[in-house]
Amino acid sequence: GGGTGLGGGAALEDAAANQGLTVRAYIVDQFRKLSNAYRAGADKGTGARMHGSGRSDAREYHYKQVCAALEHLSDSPDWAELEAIGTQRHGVGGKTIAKLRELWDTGRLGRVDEFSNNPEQVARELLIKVHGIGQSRVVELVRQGVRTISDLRQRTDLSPQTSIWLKYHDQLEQPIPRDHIGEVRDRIGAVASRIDPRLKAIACGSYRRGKMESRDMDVMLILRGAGPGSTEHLEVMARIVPELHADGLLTDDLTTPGKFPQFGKKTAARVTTPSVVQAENSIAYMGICIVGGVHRRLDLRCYPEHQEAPALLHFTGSGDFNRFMSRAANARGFTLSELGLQPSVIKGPAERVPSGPHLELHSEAHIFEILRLEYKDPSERRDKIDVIDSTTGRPFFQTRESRTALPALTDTSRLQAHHPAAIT
DNA sequence: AGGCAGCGCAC
DNA sequence: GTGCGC
DNA sequence: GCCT
Repeated sequence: GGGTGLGGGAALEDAAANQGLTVRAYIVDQFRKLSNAYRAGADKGTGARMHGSGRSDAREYHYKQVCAALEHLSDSPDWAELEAIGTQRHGVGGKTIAKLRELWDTGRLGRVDEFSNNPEQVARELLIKVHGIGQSRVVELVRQGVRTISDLRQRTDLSPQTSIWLKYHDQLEQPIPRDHIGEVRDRIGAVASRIDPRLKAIACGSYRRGKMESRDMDVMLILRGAGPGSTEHLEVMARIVPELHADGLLTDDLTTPGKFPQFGKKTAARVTTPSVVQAENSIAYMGICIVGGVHRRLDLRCYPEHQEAPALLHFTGSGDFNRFMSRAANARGFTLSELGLQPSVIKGPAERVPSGPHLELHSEAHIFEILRLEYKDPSERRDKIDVIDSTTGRPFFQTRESRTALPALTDTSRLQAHHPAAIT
C-alpha cells in the first residue's frame, strides 16, 4: 500500500498531538465516537431513508469490535500496522480499513465530523445517557425538539425512573471512588446477615475488575446453602430493601423491591399494577444510595449458592467481554447466562433451545474450563480479544478458520460423566 | 440472508 | 410484546 | 459492518 511516502501519516500525528493523545488513542477515540453515534440512533434520526438505515445496533456492535482491535495497536502505528489489522483481526473489513486510510491521510473521519456538525445527532448522544432514555425514545424526543437536559426536565411525560434519576443527574455523573463501593458492600452485608445469616455480599462490576473508579455499584447477594429448586432467594429483596432505606443507605428505588411500597417511599412504581405482584419475587433491584454525601447508582441482585459462579462471572463483566464469551459458548454448543451453562442447539430460524441440563459449576474457572477458554482474571476481562481459545492459545474470534463444537462436551452423557451432579 | 448475549423489570 | 439496562 |  501507499502512504509510506514523505510526510505519510503526518496529518494523523498532528491531529492526535493536538488532543494530547497517542495516535492509537486518537484513532480509538474516533471509532468510539462512531459506536456511540450509532447507539444513539445515528441512522434513525433522519427522515431520509439513507443507505444502511436501521442497522444502528449492528454498527454500534461492529465499531466496538473495531475499538477492541485498535486498542492492541502500538502507540504510534505505521500504515503497514494499521492495514494489517484488516487481515489479522476478526471483525475488521474493507470499509474499516478505508476509514483508517482516511485518518492516516487527513487526520479526520468525515463521518465523525458529519455527526458532530449535526445538532440533532449531538442532542441524541447527550440525552441517551439519561437513565430510561434509550435509542427509541431519544430519536422521538429529539424529533420533537428536545436538545438539552433542561429541555428534558420540562417534559411531563417522563417515566418515574427517569424523573428520579434526573434529580441527581450531576452527582450520578461523578465517578465513584473504589473505597466507597467496598463500604457500601460492607453495609449491605451487615444488614443482609441480620436478615439471614446465610447471606453474603460481593461487590462485582468494575470494582471486581480492579478499577479505582466506577460509574455505579454492583453488589451481589448469595444465599449460602440454597440449591436448585430453592426459591428462598426470591424473597430476599423485598425484605432487605426496606432495611436499607431504614439504614439510610438507600434514598430512591428505580425498581420495585417487593409488595411493600410503603417502605420504599419514593418507589418509582405504582401500587396496583401486575408488575408489583411480579416483583414480590424479584431477584434484581436498581436504586439510588447515598455515600459520603453523594448519591450513587446501586444495583443489587440475589442468587442461590449453586448459581454463584455464573452470576459472579456475569456481573463482573465487562459487558463486552460477556457478549463475546457468550458467543464463544454458543459456538461451542452451549448457552451461557448468569443463571448457568447448558448445552443448546440451533432449532429453526433465530432460535436456540436447550439440549441438556444446566451443568454444575464450581467456580468461574470451571466455566472457562468447560468452554475450553483460557481463564481470565477479572482485571483482564475487557473485550473480545480477551476471550482466548485454550486449544490454540489465540483469541477465539481472531482466526478465519471455522471452529467446531466440542464433540466430547456437547455429548451430554459424557458431560454428566465428567460432572456427575449436572443440574436439571 | 441471517445473526450479532441473554436475561429481569417497567409499561 | 417493546423498550431499557446491565 | 462484518462473518458465516
